[in-house]
Amino acid sequence: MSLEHAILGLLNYEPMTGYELKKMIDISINHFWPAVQSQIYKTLFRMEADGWLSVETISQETRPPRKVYTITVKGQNEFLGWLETPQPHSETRIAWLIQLFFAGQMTDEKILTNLRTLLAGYQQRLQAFTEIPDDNREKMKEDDPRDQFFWMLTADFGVAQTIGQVQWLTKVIHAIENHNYTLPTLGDSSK
Amino acid sequence: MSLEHAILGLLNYEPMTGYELKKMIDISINHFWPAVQSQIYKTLFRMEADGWLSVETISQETRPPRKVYTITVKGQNEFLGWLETPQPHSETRIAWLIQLFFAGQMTDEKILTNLRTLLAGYQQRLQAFTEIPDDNREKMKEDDPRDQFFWMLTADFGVAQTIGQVQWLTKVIHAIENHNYTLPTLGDSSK
DNA sequence: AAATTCATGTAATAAGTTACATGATTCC
DNA sequence: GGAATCATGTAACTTATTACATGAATTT
Repeated sequence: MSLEHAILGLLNYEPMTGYELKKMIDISINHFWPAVQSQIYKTLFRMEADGWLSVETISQETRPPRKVYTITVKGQNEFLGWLETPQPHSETRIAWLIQLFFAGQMTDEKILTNLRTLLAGYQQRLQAFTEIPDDNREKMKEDDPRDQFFWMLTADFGVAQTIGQVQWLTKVIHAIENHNYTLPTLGDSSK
Repeated sequence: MSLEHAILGLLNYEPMTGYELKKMIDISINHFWPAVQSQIYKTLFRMEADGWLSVETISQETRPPRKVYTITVKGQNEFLGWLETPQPHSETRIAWLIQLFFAGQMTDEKILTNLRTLLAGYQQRLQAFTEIPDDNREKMKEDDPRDQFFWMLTADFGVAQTIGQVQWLTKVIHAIENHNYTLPTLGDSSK
């Protein structure tokens, strides 16, 4: 499971609580591996039981005790082993492609409306990518530049992928608008 | 749930058994919504209980009885309603991007090995896309050309996306080979 | 002789989502 | 006064995967 290894990777930088991990995940791997809070807590529990993490519970006066998780040697070995193991091609589930597959049963107007809504969503996503909050950048400055390079690469992948999707949708919308139902030539990457 | 609606869409063409649906899914929506056999049978059971499908069991001498599923009017209404409902942007989980995120902890050699393995996988996928079996094409000829257009569009999306991934990986591999750790400029789509 | 096709299913497990619950503090 | 932050968790549910089971007929 990948969330486990993502958590190991983050805790390998520094010990953290589940709450802090959630925030870290939201600003780091979120766009290619999102995780909700309950999933993180459940996973931490299991990882501790597996001996990949150790916990230190720090009581507080007013708030619930902070449970600070630290990666163990066993966890580090697990992480480094996983890190070097080639992952299979990611299987992507894209619900709107199912709709497009069956779009023959819709009117052009309706298809265009939906595709435009989709395009707007991807364009918004693109903007979100390019607008990385300043305080994130501030935090990163202190970190290892080699690490930073790879962090930026993952963001760059998201940008490149989203640009591709925007371009593809734009092309398809134009084709339908012009009633040009020419079958696309597979493998033709030119817009 | 999208598998349900994909099944409704396929049964809207013609009644089928679970076994036949599995084969149809493998050659149609598989690359953006794969489904294993057990999942299909379970889902069919639920859909029939919900009144979206009706079943006719046809006994056979030597083999288990064929359970032919037919979409009901209720199922058609459900399908058409879903078809027009904009789906949210698809959340993609890409495990190898987690590895890339943490790649700062690996040697360049190891990173390159893994990226090359990944690239080979995507190139193979690309070839699989362009080599659509002839008997699939044969079957399609009888079908509505408007339907065919949208079917080909979904394949074209897969091709376009995979080409993008191949190009991106190639770019990154070259950058690392040349020890060019320049932070990518976000939003720069030129190779 | 071995593998594939046809055709159904079940059981166990894993991974993820949604929603609820608590409760003080601090910021707007 | 209301929202957000800190900080934990549970419960119910959904979706998907892996592996097993049966058994004749046909193809390689």
